[in-house]
Amino acid sequence: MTAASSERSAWAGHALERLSQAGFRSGGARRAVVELLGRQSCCLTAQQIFEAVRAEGRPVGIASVYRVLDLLSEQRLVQRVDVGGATARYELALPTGEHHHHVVCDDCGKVEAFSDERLEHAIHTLARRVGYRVEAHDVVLRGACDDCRSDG
Amino acid sequence: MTAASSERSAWAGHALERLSQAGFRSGGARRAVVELLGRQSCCLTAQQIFEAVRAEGRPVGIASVYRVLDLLSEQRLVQRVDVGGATARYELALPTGEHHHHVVCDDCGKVEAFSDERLEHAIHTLARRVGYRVEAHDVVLRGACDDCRSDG
DNA sequence: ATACGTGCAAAGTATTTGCAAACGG
DNA sequence: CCGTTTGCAAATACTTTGCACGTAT
Repeated sequence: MTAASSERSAWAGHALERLSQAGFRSGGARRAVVELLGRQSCCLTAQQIFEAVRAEGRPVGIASVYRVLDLLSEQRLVQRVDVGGATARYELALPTGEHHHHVVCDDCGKVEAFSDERLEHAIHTLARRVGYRVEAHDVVLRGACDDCRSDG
Repeated sequence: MTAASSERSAWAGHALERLSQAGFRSGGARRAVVELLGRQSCCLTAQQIFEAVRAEGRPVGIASVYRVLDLLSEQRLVQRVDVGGATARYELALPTGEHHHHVVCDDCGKVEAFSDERLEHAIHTLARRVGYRVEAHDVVLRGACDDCRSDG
């Protein structure tokens, strides 16, 4: 098991505990979504989460998925990611602050993750000179992936 | 007049000429949107463009605004920017490639621009090692702006 | 002339909200 | 118990599409 995947397995428990400490109860939908998220290594859409949870036999409503994602975002337990297009994606915010960014294929829509130390450093430095208290950042690269380049 | 604003004043003419060369005609709505865009220094939503053009007394339809923006995006004359939320924003793609990124206030929704040489350099370098032919990139910082920090 | 551009209204998506019933603590 | 959470359906927000008409070339 890699360090990153053990972080992720810990996440679901951590998240449920934090919610509970903050006074939120844990009904079936909320637990199911949190547990599903805890098994992911990259971002999912609300629809994908909805389908995955239903596929496990838990008949949640799409509205509950959105409500759980909202709550988790507010609590900074997940990060909302916009890679373009109308559909938002959501992924774990690990307690360590470890994170990655995304590269999107303009052609087939595939989304992959990458991370880069120099990029993080540049962002961290420049965040100090904009007049904001910067609490999060997103970087999205767009282009053609290997597969689509050889096809087209 | 700064170098950047003279780039922008040139943009509308450049864009109309390129469209015309590509075989597109220039009706009233298209010209009105292009001219409005040419006067901007940062991103606008489709709704803002619609209202601004109508405010000038040109009764365009919102659908035409979207169609023009689509066309301009395809021709890489504007860049679509997603700063989160459901609403897309659009801004000039200058022929020089000169560009900036955005910082968004999570509280009041205000969007401002910044640019950073070191960030561009880091992105340019790392773009070479992901398996994509990277053609564009976006960076969004999120946080609380000065005003909202003093209020709340 | 004739194909392209435009406005309006209707249709589509993604997401949010109202509400009554189920449920956790 | 009592207020939170949930699923459903209806509402909303943004964007796209169908169509008849206007217009640039």
